[in-house]
Formats: sequence, C-alpha cells, structure tokens
Amino acid sequence: MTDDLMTIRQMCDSFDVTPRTLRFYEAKELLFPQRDGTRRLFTRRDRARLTLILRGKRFGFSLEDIRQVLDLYDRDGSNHAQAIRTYELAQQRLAQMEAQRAELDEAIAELKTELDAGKAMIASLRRAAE
Amino acid sequence: MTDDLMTIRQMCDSFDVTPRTLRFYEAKELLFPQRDGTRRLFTRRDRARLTLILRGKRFGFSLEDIRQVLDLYDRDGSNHAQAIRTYELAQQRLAQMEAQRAELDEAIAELKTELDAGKAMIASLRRAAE
DNA sequence: CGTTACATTTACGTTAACGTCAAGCACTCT
DNA sequence: AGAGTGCTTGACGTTAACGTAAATGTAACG
Repeated sequence: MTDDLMTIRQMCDSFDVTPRTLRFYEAKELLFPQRDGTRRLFTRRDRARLTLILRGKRFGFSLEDIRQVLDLYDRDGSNHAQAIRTYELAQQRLAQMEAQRAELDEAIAELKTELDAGKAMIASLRRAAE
Repeated sequence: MTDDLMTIRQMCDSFDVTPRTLRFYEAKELLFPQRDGTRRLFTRRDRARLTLILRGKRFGFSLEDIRQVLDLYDRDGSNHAQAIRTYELAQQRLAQMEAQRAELDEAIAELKTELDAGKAMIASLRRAAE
C-alpha cells in the first residue's frame, strides 16, 4: 500500500496513452506525480484520476471540465463555501449527463430503426440479384 | 410542402448556430442548400440533416463521422455494395453508442454516490457552524 | 438615389489536445 | 570510456471546428 508507484512507461502501457499525454496532464494540473530526482513516479491517486480523465474524455468533456469534477473527488472538507460550490457544480454536471443519456437512448432507437430499414433493403436487393 | 425554404438567418435562429457554421457545414458537404442567385436557401432535408449533425456533436462525434452516418439516412438504394458497407458502419456506430451508454450509466451512479457524500459533509459542516 | 441591413467570398486567427522533433541528463552494460 | 536505453524539458507543428475581419454585392426602404 506504500510504494505502488509507477514509471511513466508503466502508466502508458496500463492506460494506453503516450508520455506526452501524461506530461501534458501534469502541466494542466490534472495529475501530480512525485519525483525521483528528475523522473516522474505516478501514485495510486494519479491512476484513479487518470481513469476518470479518460472516461470523461470519452463523453466529450473538455480537460478543463474534467479538472473541475476531479476536484470534487478529492476535496479535503476543510473549506465550507468551496465544498458547496463544488457540490452545485457536480449537480449541474449530473443533470447534463442524464440529459445526454436520454438523448443517447433516443438516438440509439432511431439508428436501430434505420438499421432495420437498411437490412430489409439489402435483403430485397439480394433477391433482385437472383 | 413545396417551398418550405429558409434563409440563413431563419436557420440560425431556429437552430441557434451562426451563419459561419452553416457555410462551414456546406463546405464540408454536410448540407446542400439551394441558391436564389447568390443566397442560400435551406430545404427541409437540410434541416433534418442539421438536427442530426447537432445531435451527433453533442455525443462527441466528429463532423466527418457524422457525415458518414448522414449518408445512411438518405441513400437512394441504387448501390448494393455501398449500402452494405454503410450498413456495417452504422452497426459499429450503434455498438459504440450502446457501450457509451453503459459507461454513462456507471459514471452517473458514481457521481451520485459522490454527491451524497458531499451532501452529508456539507450538512455536518453546517451543524459544526452552530 | 443614398443608406441601411443582410448576404457572400476570401482569408487569416484561435483553441484544445496533443504530436513531433531536438538536445541533453541519468543509469546500465560491456 | 563508449554505447544504448529511457527519461527530461523546451519548442514548434498539427487538426478540427469554427471565429472574425475585410471587401464586395444586393434588396428594400424612405
């Protein structure tokens, strides 16, 4: 539990990202790897954050959006006003995501309809081709 | 049913986009407005396509991805091989979207857990502040 | 007929999220 | 010591999806 530290290469292999990406995320204050002299050592916390970063990206959130949500996951509880603001921000995000899911369901249904039409058409084309 | 044509401004107001965006989509062959002399006139078909474009964007699809799916919606059925390829492409897209929905459900659940924790924390902070 | 109000094309600018060198440390192996 | 490997920090390049500005056109209004 103490030294589960990973080099940049181990991180890249685990998460399928490039070193450039990890350094970029550090520059943007999304990750905070320790240093062994000059080299980066990524902690368990960094890995947890990276998991969330990559998920967020798959939903089209910007890195800046993601950074704000990440701060929700590791607030220390020392600041009252800040906590409330973060809470409200997270609630908005949740609403966005639920709206997105609703739309996604709709789009999937429509696409399925289209697919059935396409299937029928292809079948009829097959028959027409003897 | 014959002349439900819209000017660029009417389009912008209806869909909340800028003229630049509509011209850009035309340049990228996502829309095909008619011309009245020099001016664009957008058809019902253009509006249908724009609706799908904007939805696609909300899911983080690129315009190029969207263009390919759009072609599914108005193929004429004249090309067999092309239709099959398009059909397969749409199926892949559908699989992607369903995977995305599964992830989205998971993320929403996690975020809700975080929110409850935040709520509890805020409540306890309130009590501590008399 | 002047001007006001949009429209058009052309073209350069911008932001996000990295990619891609280049040049130099740090460690290891031989 | 030399060679190789992997890490580091710049710094400039790239792509997508438009923004923005300049110059011009044109339709309608008073």
